[in-house]
Amino acid sequence: MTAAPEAAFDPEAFRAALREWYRNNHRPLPWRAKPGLYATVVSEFMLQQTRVETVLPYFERWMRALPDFESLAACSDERLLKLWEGLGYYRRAKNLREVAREWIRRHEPPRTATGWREFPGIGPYTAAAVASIACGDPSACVDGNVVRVLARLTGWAEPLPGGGAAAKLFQPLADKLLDRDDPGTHNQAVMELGATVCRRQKPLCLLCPVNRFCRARASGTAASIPRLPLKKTETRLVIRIWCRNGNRLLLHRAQPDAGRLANLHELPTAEALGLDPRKLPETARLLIRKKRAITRFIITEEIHEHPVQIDPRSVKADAGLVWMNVNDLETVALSGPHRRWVRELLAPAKPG
DNA sequence: AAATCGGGGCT
DNA sequence: AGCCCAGATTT
Repeated sequence: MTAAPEAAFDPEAFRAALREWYRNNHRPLPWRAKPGLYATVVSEFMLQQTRVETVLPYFERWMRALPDFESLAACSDERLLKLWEGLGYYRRAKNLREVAREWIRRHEPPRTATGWREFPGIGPYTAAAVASIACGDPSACVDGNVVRVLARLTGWAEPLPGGGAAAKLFQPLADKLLDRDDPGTHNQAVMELGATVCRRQKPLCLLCPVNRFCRARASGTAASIPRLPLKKTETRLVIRIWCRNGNRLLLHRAQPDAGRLANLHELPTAEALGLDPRKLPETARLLIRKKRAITRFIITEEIHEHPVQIDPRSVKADAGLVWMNVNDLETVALSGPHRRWVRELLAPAKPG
């Protein structure tokens, strides 16, 4: 049993230095420009396990299309998914809409982290973030950035537990350091520090406004803290079929209750078409081979042209297989990689 | 505690 | 190829 991480410095001195640095150095992010409850909730959902740079264009487009809780609550499945297309973790979009509906349903929306915690898709981090930023609730949020910053500040050289255990470990310290006069700004400042200065690789300790409080900085161990549990990777090969009949393209749509990619379209796997992926006919020409990483899987996907013409009427829609008009492809949601590959395969060959 | 959910960017 | 990212939920 190891002692809990503790700060060997004056919390108010830390807060003041961090506050001043943030005031002068924070990035002008769109959800900070015109802060409000709705913008805060939307941005925090998009930012779950997703980088700021990735979220930026999605956020701006989303706010133009669905500017408030009311328009989001009334949004159709199709439009919802289309706006989220390529962002990943698609359950977030449905949860976000459910938050909007619940927010409207309630007579008095919550103003504390504990209250927000009851909404779907809102865990410990997002509850604290929304409540502190939009409602001024004094709750400290602990995300990956905060864990890294606090681990280095305290010189936490031991391996960290996985999952939410690391956040739980540092929650008491985060609570102690929180600026209760402006918790939203303080929370964003710690995360901003982690994202831009106290980075995972190549931390910029020389530029850090709180380096005088940092044990890792003092011992020169910042780059090797925190120690995170290793993740095992696994490689896979997936054979997919390019099946085009005139201006129709065969796609597979995941079931609405599917665990992943619910309602999203992808190119069908060989199995989905009743083909043995190891025994494709010689005439099944390999069109492209792509590699992608999904969580712990490294997946090689091969797209083969189907050897024979398939009668559109012979494929049942209830199996999730759908014939899409290639001119209507932009109206449906595909997974990010498949969106790109389909465009690539439909593009006319380059001249020369 | 571990697995799962997607994807992109960087080393 | 590995690692991480403004995590949450299920098993």
